[in-house]
Amino acid sequence: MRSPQLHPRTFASLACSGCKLREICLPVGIGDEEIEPVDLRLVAVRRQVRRGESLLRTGESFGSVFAVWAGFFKTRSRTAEQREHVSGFQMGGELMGLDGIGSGRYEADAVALENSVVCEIPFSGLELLAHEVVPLQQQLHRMLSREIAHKQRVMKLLGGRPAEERVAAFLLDLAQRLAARGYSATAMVLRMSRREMGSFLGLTLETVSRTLSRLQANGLLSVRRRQIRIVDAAGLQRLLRGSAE
Amino acid sequence: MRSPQLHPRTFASLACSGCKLREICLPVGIGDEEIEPVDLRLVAVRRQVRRGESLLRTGESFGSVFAVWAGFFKTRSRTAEQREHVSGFQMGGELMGLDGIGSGRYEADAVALENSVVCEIPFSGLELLAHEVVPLQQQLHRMLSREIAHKQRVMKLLGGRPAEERVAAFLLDLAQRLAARGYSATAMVLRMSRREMGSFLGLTLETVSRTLSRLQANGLLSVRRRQIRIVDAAGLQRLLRGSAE
DNA sequence: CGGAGCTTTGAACAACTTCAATTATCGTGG
DNA sequence: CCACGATAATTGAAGTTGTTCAAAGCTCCG
Repeated sequence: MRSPQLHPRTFASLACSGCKLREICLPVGIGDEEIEPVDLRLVAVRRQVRRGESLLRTGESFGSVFAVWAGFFKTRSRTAEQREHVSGFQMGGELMGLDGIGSGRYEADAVALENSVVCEIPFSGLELLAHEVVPLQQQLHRMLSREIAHKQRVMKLLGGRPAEERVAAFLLDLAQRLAARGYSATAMVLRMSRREMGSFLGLTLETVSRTLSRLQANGLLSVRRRQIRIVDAAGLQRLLRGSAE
Repeated sequence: MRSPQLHPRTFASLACSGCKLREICLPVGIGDEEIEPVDLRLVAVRRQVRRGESLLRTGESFGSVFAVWAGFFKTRSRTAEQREHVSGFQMGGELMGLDGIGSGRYEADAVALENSVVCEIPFSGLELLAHEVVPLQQQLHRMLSREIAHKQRVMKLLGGRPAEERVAAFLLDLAQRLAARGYSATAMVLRMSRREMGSFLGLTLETVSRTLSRLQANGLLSVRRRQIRIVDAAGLQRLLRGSAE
């Protein structure tokens, strides 16, 4: 991989420098003068994952983290009774597998919710590269930290907020992440089922469905199966800012 | 800080090399031959925090992470209605403030639940040092990752496990962390109130109290206010492994 | 000894779950 | 192209778990 000319297609397709996600994913903050080693060594392979397929499996030995390049994933584990628990949803530029660094084993499955493409980033290589390219090290730390902060916010939500707030917060979070990637901040097509959404939010699928219906009845959303339109974003936000005001 | 001889007490007291937590905290994996720069540059100051005092405040500009050297902390934020939500409890060798790296602001308060001592680790210095001392970089990544994995497990707990399981899991987790630090794995004195425990677990203080009473009645625990003794660890574990078996 | 705060326990209530039935959607094959 | 079957979503009714409100007991500390 030293000479791109010898592997033109591979190089071109794996290069972070020209990637549409360069300002969202791991290369954030890396200038053009430092991007070359990243282009050459960060991504080992880019891989297709078809809808329904598992990219990662709980308990497997940790080796790489994966960046979503296109598509949409859920990460999930199983409860003692073999019921699924969804721990997160990932879209373009987000990393999967970070939970495996500490224990040496992945702590969740990563399942594609639509046909997707991921960039495989061998972690030992990433650490080496981060060692040489300081902005890469910093962005890695930021991404790890944001994952912690995000899960912390979700914990707060799960710890005793009513269903309506959970669903509202979830949709606003999703909309914001989509907007950061150039999609509409108001119209979206959910990639997950009501059950998956409920599992993530600590609710049953019936409660999710009822809650969406109620939010629609109140004029905050327009819901048509998985097609969601945010009609009154400020109103949703107000739900979170505390109905007690 | 270049010449330890000039600041003998400071140097001795701040040195990671002789710290009882060396095998739990950030210096895990650093050999004696590499520990010197860490001794000299990792910890800026060691600081007392009295019971009830805040070390970190939500929204403050991020600069340092803090390792608990002695004592016990809670991290918390406030809901829209100004109610407290506890996002975690930290003991010796655990880091606080990691949630601030990504956003540049701390995302939670850190409040001492007993008189405590922390090591302040300026983060830009840590990144520089991690750049030079590879095992430090690796341990930082492991600690960030474990924080993610831990919160992921808590999310799973909050997402629809009954109160009994939440409390059992909480006590087992606490016991295990205490045991790793040389304390008894069966007898402990809780540092947090029922309300704080409940806030963390997404339960009211009354439910926590009732649940502890029930676990005691079932012969799994002995509860005397904040003095908890784990009577039947295997039985508690069995609660988590699914009553559906 | 007194009082504040924490914990325990009881009883009524509410939110969400569970169980159940109906409807809508999508993919597939006749 | 339409019908069929499977899957997902919606909606209703009953049931549970945990919450809320309330009161009383216990500890610790001044």
